[in-house]
Amino acid sequence: MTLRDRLAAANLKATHQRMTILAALDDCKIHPSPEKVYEMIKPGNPTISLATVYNTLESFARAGLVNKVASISGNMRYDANIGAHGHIYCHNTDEIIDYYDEDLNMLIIDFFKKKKIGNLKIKNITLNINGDKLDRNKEVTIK
Amino acid sequence: MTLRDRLAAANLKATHQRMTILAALDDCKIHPSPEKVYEMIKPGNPTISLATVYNTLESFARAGLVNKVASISGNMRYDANIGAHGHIYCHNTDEIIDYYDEDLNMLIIDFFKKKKIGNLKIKNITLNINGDKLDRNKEVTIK
DNA sequence: GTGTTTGCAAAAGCTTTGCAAAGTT
DNA sequence: AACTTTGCAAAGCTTTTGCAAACAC
Repeated sequence: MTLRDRLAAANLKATHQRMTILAALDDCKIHPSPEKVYEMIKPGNPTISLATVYNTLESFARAGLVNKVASISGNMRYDANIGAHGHIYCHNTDEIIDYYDEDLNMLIIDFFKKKKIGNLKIKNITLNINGDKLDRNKEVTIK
Repeated sequence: MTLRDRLAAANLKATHQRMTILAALDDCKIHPSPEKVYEMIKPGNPTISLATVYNTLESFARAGLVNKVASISGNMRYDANIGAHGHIYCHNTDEIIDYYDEDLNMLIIDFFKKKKIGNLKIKNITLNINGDKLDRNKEVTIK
């Protein structure tokens, strides 16, 4: 599905800024802040405004095109991956890393087939792992 | 364990402000923001400063006495419950509700006995359920 | 008494808003 | 042509900071 089509499906007009921002988010695996997205696209779009990045990300989130992720570091982060997955928060490096495990996903789905939550329209369920990187220069490994 | 002892154990001097703030958090199940804590204790402590509430909550979180919880609504929230538990975020009411289920807890503990995460010192693992309340005037029910 | 903590006010982030100009369909 | 979106600057939040006075041990 093209950027254009995804915007159309979300009822958003296909402006150059929106396509640039959505493409940047698709490419960016680090759950960037609006400021970070701005830095990423500024070189190729020198006239873009930071406020537009903020507003655009917010409208994407409202439309369900991306997920807004709250972070302990005090700014919002955006995630182009809208499938079911969890996050690893490294507090000492301010990184947010995707965590997906098929078995865990099944476990959670099965669990909530039995336990029902009433009076709530569930958007998503995510497992959050909070911690500190031991060696800041190395990756977090999942095995 | 008394408020005094908990502060001592965290290496924090037992000031009147700290005991008031810790007691308020203990009593408050709604994961209050610093502003909200300030409103709660202000009547009985008219000279307390909002900055002190911010700084105190932050030092409690650093000491592991409470948990800092990031929220989509743009402010931080604090949680006196430091045991393993999850959260239900109602985006339309800005409520954060505790979610604890014995079975789910076991499931998650067992799961992470098998799947290891390397180069990360895990602080806690929480399951977050994001959604909107259907009837804003009624409680979310868990069964 | 020594060192830490508080209150105040000011400053520093992060995010939203108002409005004219530009863009989209 | 009608309506929406953008850029800019200003305003509005939340949170942190500097420093003298007050407090804890």
